[in-house]
Order: sequence, then structure tokens, then C-alpha cells
Amino acid sequence: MSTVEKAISLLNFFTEDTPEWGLSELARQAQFDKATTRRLLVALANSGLIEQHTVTRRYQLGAGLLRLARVRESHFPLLQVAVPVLRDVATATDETVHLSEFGARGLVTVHVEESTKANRVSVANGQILPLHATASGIAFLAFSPSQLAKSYLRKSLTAFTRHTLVQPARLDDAIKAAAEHGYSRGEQGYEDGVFSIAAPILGLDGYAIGSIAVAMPLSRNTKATTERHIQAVRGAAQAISTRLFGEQPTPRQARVA
Amino acid sequence: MSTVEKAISLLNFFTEDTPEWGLSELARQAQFDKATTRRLLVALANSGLIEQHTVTRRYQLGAGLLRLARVRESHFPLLQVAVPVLRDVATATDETVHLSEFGARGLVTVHVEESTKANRVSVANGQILPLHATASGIAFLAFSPSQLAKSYLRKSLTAFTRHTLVQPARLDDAIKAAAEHGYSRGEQGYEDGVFSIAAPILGLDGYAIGSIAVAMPLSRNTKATTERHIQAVRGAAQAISTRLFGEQPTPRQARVA
DNA sequence: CATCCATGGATCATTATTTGATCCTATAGT
DNA sequence: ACTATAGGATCAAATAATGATCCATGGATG
Repeated sequence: MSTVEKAISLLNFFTEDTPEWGLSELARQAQFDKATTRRLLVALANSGLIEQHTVTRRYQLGAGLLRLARVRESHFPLLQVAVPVLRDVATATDETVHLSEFGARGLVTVHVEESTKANRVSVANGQILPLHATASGIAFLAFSPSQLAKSYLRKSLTAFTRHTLVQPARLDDAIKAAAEHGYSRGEQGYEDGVFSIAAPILGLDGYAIGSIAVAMPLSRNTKATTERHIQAVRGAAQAISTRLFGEQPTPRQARVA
Repeated sequence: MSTVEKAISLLNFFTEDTPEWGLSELARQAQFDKATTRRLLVALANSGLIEQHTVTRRYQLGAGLLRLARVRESHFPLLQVAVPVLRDVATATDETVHLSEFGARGLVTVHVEESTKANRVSVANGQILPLHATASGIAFLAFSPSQLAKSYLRKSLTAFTRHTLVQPARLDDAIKAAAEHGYSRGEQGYEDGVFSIAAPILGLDGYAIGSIAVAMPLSRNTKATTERHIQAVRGAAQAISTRLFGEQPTPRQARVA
């Protein structure tokens, strides 16, 4: 562990629960010598990453972090973070993978990686996904503020195919299952012959900001592929959140019914 | 400069304008040896403060910063940051200093440091300050979204004293002056015999989130004290912003008229 | 009130890490 | 094919980090 790494490792002891540390206290926790710890803290303080309360002599995270975090954030919009991850999922599954983001217009597809297979599902960029009829939508609803999910349950649910969930009770069940398992499945709810698995991308508050889905022709679906897609999609969604926010948000499931 | 400080100094080269650096490029800019720069970057990368794009090999700020910044933010609400600064101003001026924050209820006084003088201005905590009649309010308006300021100009302006600015044109002028100079003055606009100087506390977007004001009996007011209070209040407002956000926001003046 | 113990901070010979000249390889431009 | 520049690796020499030890201060505790 280099000196620099040691110094930075100290920063990670500062959390919401323990936002302040005394010198000895921190040295003990980090298992560094007290003198070493102090030198590291002083260096961090000179750089603005740490501040010392002049009265209590305790150490806290510094204001310098805020500027840096902002630069990072402005350089990393959802798309930029998500596209490489989507590509990985597309490569791993060789099925069409698409990302959607919830905004004013609803749940909009913002990026698609198409399968290389001849028989594949095509998804148009910019397409608005009905929340009740797609795996993406249900995954999103399952991790939305309860009010949003409930209000959707009361809406008139358009039937796009014979399989679209139009009975509130059925949709309710699907949302509950998605909330419980962390992913949703859609079987011909929007287009005939399409099977998909989706997982929510969580924002810092634990609510979904969008979703990521793998879509395949129903004919190709097997238990094994389903299982693989679930893993891939959930992993990808988590990876995106983590890269966007630096940590995995705690999920907040919608309480329907 | 310690190794740790060198490493962290590298972080500061990453800005909104230049959010990515190549190794050699950065080494040149920072005036470190290329090998040194690389080792530092690797250490930072291992700690999550830097990430390297696997394809382009360029370096960017890492996701680890986000968590840290959030801890810092949650630990530093306005009050906690501002109170020590207010206290300094109070000590320096020996006049009553008060801080107000704009929220749903309007501009509310959230902290007061009273002068030790017998003849002093008293301000109640929790008091709601009329925007058009107080130095704090005008300083706030001058750095608000233009729409807010304009809509206020159209409202019926209550007269609290004979000196309250009730003519839109006069208020308009006061706002313009405050926008130009970065501080406002209030002379008996709310209470007779009170003179105050206020400066806006800017949020990251450059708009005011509140203000800080020094209030004194008009009788004690001289050119010299006014000048000192202006300096003190402006400095304090800037210090608070800087401590809250890690940098001084660029002011955004309201365009009235 | 004296004592004790833990705290933050300073010192400095010893030790281990950082440093940077140099080399290697890959890639892009001429 | 040649050149320039990139990122990255190496290792003896230089330097900075280390930690045992000491000091001063400030609560506790008897």
C-alpha cells in the first residue's frame, strides 16, 4: 500500500455515521501509527480534502471534495456511463439490450445495442415504453414512489397484445414480484413474440431512474437463457448505479395495494 | 510538498473544461516526472479517486469522490457552516449579525448573533423578513432568478415605516445597486432607527439561497463603520459559500426592469 | 486537589518508499 | 520506413515516510 493509498484510505473512514474523527481514534481504527496518521491527515488537510475543527481538533471531510465531485458528475451523464455496460451485456447475451430513462415524456428508450443474430428484437431509440406493458416499465414501477405506481394502477391500461396485463390485480402482482426479486420479466405484453428481462437503475434515493432490459424472441427463450439474462441485467443495473453515484443505492420498493 | 499532496494536486487539474488527461500531458502540466505522475495516478486509481478509460488510457476523476462529497454535504448544513462565520463578524463589528435562509415561508432568520452593546438591534430568530423592506431581502432579490424579483416588484409593497420602499421604481433601483455592488443597505425600511448592510449567500447555481446582515442603530452609523460592515458582510457571505460548496459560485444577478 | 490517563502534537534516527533517467513497445503522422 | 509521441516498466540513488519516544494539555477519578 503506497503512502498515497494510505492517506486516501483514511478518507473512507468518514461516513454519514461517523463524519468526524479524533486523531488517536482514527489511527487505532486504521491501524496506522499515530504520528503517521497525523502526517497523512495534515497532508490531506493541506489539500482541502480534510478539515480540522479548530476547537475540537477533530477531523472532517473537506470542502475540496465538493468541487471534484461536481466535475466528475458533470462529466458522467447516464448515457456515457451506461453504454459500455450495455455493450458488455449485449456481447454476453448476444441479444438486444436497451436502456430507458424516465423523464417528462415517460419512460424513454435512450440507447439500444442490437443483437447480431438475424432473428432479433428491434427496439427504436426514443421510443416511449408503456409502464404496464413492458418489462422495463414494470421494473421501473416496482422501484418508484408508491404514489406513482398506485396512480398508474388506476389508469386505464391499454392492451397492446392479448397478453398485456390490463387487470390491475395482475399488474399489481407483477410489480410485487419485481420489487421482491429485483428484476421483472415481460412476455409479449407489448409486442407478440418478444420476451424480456429488465432491472431498474436506481438513483441515490433508492428509486428507479430508468431501466435496462434484454429482449429476445420468445422462441429462443429457455430456462438457462432466462437465468443468464437475469444475472446480466441485474449486474449491469447495479454497475451503472455504482458508477454514477460511487456506491450502490439502497432500493426503495413501491408499496402497491 | 509531500507525496500525498502531490497526488492530490493532480486531482485539481481535472476541471469541467479539462475532465480528462493523458499521462504525458498531465505530467507536463503538473511538472512532475512522467514515471512519478503515473505512480501517483495508479495510487489514486486504486483508491477510486481516479479512473482510467480502458480504451483511450486517459484518466478521469473517479466515482469514489461522489460518496465522500455526499458525506461532507450531509454533515454540513448551512447553519453549521455559517454560525462560526457570523460569530466572527459579530466580534469584528460588535453589532447584531443575522443570517436568513430563503424557503417555503419566505426569507426566514435562522440565526442571530447579538451585539454586546446596550443600545443594539434585536432580531428574533424565525422572523420572516419582507424582501422589499430589508437589506437582507434586497440582497436576496438582487441575486434571484429574474422572474422572482420581477414578480415581487409587481406585488403590493407593504409600508412598514415612512422609509419603506413602496414605489416599484425605487425598489428597482435598490435591487440594481445591490446587484452591481454585491451588497445592499437598508435604512429604516422595516423598523425605525435601524441601519443595516447585507450580502447574499450564493448557491452553486449563482443564485442567492439566503443572506447575512449586520444591523446597527442608525445613530451609530458613520461612513467608516458602513465601509467596515460592507467588507465584513461580503467576506462572510463568500466564506460561507466557499465552505458550503468548495468554491465561490459565479453570481447571477437578477435582471429587473 | 493531586493523580492518572488519554488526547493532540513534535522530534529525529532509522527505514522503506519514492524518484527519475533510461529503456521498451505501440501507434499515428509524414 | 522513419520519426515523434504516447503509455508503461525498471532499478539504483535520493529522499521522504516511519514510529518509538517525548511533551503539554485537559478531563476524569479517587
